[in-house]
Amino acid sequence: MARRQRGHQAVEDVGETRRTILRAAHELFMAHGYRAVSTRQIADACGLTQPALYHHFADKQDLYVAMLREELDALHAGLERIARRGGDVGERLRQVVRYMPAERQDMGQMFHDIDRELGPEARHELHESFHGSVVAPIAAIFTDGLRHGLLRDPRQGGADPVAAAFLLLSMLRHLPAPDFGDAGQDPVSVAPSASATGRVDLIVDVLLHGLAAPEARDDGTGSDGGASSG
Amino acid sequence: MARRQRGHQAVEDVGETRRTILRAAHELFMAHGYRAVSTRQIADACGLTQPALYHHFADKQDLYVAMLREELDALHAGLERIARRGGDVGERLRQVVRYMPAERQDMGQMFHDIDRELGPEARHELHESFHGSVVAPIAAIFTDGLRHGLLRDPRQGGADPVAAAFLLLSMLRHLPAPDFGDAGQDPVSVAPSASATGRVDLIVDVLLHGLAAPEARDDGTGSDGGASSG
DNA sequence: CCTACCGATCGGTAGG
DNA sequence: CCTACCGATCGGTAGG
Repeated sequence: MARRQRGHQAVEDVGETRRTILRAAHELFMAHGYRAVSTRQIADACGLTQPALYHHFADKQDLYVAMLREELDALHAGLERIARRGGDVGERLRQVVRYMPAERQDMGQMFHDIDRELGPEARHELHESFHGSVVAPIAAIFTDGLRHGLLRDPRQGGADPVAAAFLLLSMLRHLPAPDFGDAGQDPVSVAPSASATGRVDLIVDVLLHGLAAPEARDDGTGSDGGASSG
Repeated sequence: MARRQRGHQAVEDVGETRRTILRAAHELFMAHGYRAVSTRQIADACGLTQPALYHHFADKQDLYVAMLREELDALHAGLERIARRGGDVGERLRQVVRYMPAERQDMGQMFHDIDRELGPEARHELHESFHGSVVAPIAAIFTDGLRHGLLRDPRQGGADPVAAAFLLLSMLRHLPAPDFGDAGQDPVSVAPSASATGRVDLIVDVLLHGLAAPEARDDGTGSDGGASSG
């Protein structure tokens, strides 16, 4: 910061500029998607001209992949910390739900970009990275629960840990507002209140215990074949 | 079809062309998203030039909204039919899961386009239409289950019908392949086999009964406050 | 890291 | 429903 010495300035700032670009790219790409964000927008957000980006990254995709790589590494660290915590499985799952980026930086959009906007090599790398950094730590929590007999066995109607992790992740997706009723022309109303803590508890509670009433277990709600029909 | 009379030809074909355009728009927009599909691609798929589209629709957004309106109307009809069927709640939910477009025509992408690519009036209209056509019929099934005492009461830890419908819908989202392991560079591997019927049963079974073992109900899996910690 | 600029493609219009 | 064309914007390059 204070070190503004002539000879070292360039070599220091190059790393700092790179981080600035990555930060701006993270904010814009996660908020609006790969295609909707132009390289000029990213450059503007950094106080640079657009061609300057190409000194730090080969092209737009290279910048996107570098940004996502860092994001996935950060997620990996946080999720591993939670998974390794031990103890209450439900509480760890709630911490996962709280930890995952949900509000603005749309995970669904991230998958869209990975699968539809990038080349095959980048897609493959990010798939693998997503699995190792996000899916695996969450699956480890479910494996833990299975080992302690807290979860249903996969061979008896339960879900295997990886499938369970995918189910949890899919439940984090925000869908359009349930309750805009007659409020009129509010611009970006997406699940307005729905008290964040209530949402966390709801997701994990349904994932673990389901919506069915306990006494209705072998009833017409049918978890097997489905014999009774209207 | 056989009626190729001079005077009526134009007035007949105008409706047919419109339907052709809507069909091509549906396929392309749902597969690749609003922004990734150009008006020229749509015109090409119909054997038209791009400016010809503007005879049938005011602009690109108008075409997209018209297409989604028809899609939501079709979903409404199908879901209402299932919801009204009566009888086994689990079986009706499985039929919903089977009925909803899941594989290619990404629902998550649809929400992205509605929320981020369209103007506020179009967004508002489609939000309302989605709620009435998709959310409401599914919520009606849950209301039915509540009335018959098959589901937990919302005031006692259960989810209200609309929230339950949103949870079901979010679980339909496909996430990147769980199991590409060391298969290498397969291009679009998204949940390769995972036997479609197995996926349907898994989603509804978890939504109704959860992942927890029945005997572990009041155990450390914690559905309330979470007293026991590691 | 800048200025200047490229070819391609976009949504949309003019005019018939 | 076509040809011809518009201004804007895109990702990326040249050259310093």
